[in-house]
Amino acid sequence: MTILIAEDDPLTLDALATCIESDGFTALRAPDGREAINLWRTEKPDLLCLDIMMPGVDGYEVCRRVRASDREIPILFLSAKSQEIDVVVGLDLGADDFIRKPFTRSEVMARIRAALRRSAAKDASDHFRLDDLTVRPRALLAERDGTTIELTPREVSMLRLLYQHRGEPVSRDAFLDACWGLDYFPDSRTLDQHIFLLRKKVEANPAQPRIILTVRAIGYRFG
Amino acid sequence: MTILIAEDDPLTLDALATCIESDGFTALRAPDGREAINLWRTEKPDLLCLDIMMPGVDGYEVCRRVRASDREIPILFLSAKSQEIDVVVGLDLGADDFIRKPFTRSEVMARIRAALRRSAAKDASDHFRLDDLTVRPRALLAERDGTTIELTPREVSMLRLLYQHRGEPVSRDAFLDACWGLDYFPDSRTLDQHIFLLRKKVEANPAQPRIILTVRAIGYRFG
DNA sequence: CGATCTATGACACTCTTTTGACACTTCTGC
DNA sequence: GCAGAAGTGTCAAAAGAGTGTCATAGATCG
Repeated sequence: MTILIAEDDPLTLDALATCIESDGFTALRAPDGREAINLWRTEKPDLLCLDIMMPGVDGYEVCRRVRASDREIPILFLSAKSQEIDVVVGLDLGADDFIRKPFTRSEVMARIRAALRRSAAKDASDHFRLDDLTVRPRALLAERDGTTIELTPREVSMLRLLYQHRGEPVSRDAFLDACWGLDYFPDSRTLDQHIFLLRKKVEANPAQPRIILTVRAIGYRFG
Repeated sequence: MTILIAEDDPLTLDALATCIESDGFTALRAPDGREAINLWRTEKPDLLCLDIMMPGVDGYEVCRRVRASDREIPILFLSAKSQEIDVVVGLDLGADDFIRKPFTRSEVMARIRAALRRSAAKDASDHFRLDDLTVRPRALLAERDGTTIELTPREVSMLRLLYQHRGEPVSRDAFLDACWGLDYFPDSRTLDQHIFLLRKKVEANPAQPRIILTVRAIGYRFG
């Protein structure tokens, strides 16, 4: 389990990291918001602890950007005792919990564990549903009334992305970023082709998609 | 995030810009009101800091002109300690906050962050209503009693413009500037055609529009 | 290798946007 | 009031952008 901590005060950052590591987790240290986003992209941590007030990109902004492509990862906010946490804004951004400074070691660890437990409970189901299709990421399989469909890792990640953003469109860029990588820029119909093949696999009627809907000029959408 | 600063005193301008840049934002420097308006048009900053007393076009005037086509962008006013800020006038013009000189670095940044946060929170609502029509810009959809209507990006930006200026007419030029671009000059019935098609889509009864009302010799209006 | 997965270019197709023609309405000066 | 001007609504068709589909070639991994 890897936990990312973003905190501009080096002393607090180190204290938190030590605390987390001594409990058997891996700690990623980010001295500012920009670095937090970089580390999140490259290291894929399991949980984020964000200080709200940071120079440059602040905690809210980090949260916003992360949530743009990952709705599941637990995010905790830290705040100095003097500043009131804007819980409304935080919750709006999809925060999972708030920790006020000064905090005790046990309090922090308790909240981190709680958040991980909640997220594990979500993941533990180990499958998600898109319309009448059940996707089992671990097994690289999908099922529809008894019939099983084999999927490739990339196809699973495309379906997962659609599921995580159900109800809103996922841009073509978001697909490429999330399923191919940030440094990949195909110069042809790669994404369309994958959508095409995926539809043939998972749609009951590929000509009238119910799972992968096209949003012209944007990308694709489920639900 | 880009922040425009308009300030006629070069020392203060530079101090502010440095301060903002060292916090990770991009600063645009405008030595007077005219330049501020130009930069706002070309660079589309996320927030404006306007000195009130400036030679030529003053801060109030800049605010007035910007608000004529953008009601959302956060605008902060700066003022010298000797001059009393006319808060009433400022608020009337749609100012978001006032900062009195001399100001500390942390005060300025705190107020800027607060304003940005508020504006982000507004955007996060992610939908707006025009009469009985609910528009969801991100999804490129509108809804009226259960029926969903698909929209193009341009149609969404036209509806958004009408919403932002609800209660007052939006000139044809403002439409072209906001939805097409400042350098676009169609030589035909482009705008009318788009209005025509948009009415067919979003009006319950296109022959008697309730959302897109014509204001002859000016443009169109909602509410 | 050999099977599977992925990438690419060509082409067809659909939807959006622009344009010109014309009808209709409202305004203006007489 | 009336004629002409200016402004807007409507339609059809062309131009442009964005996607879907297919055939095929390359990459990857056991």
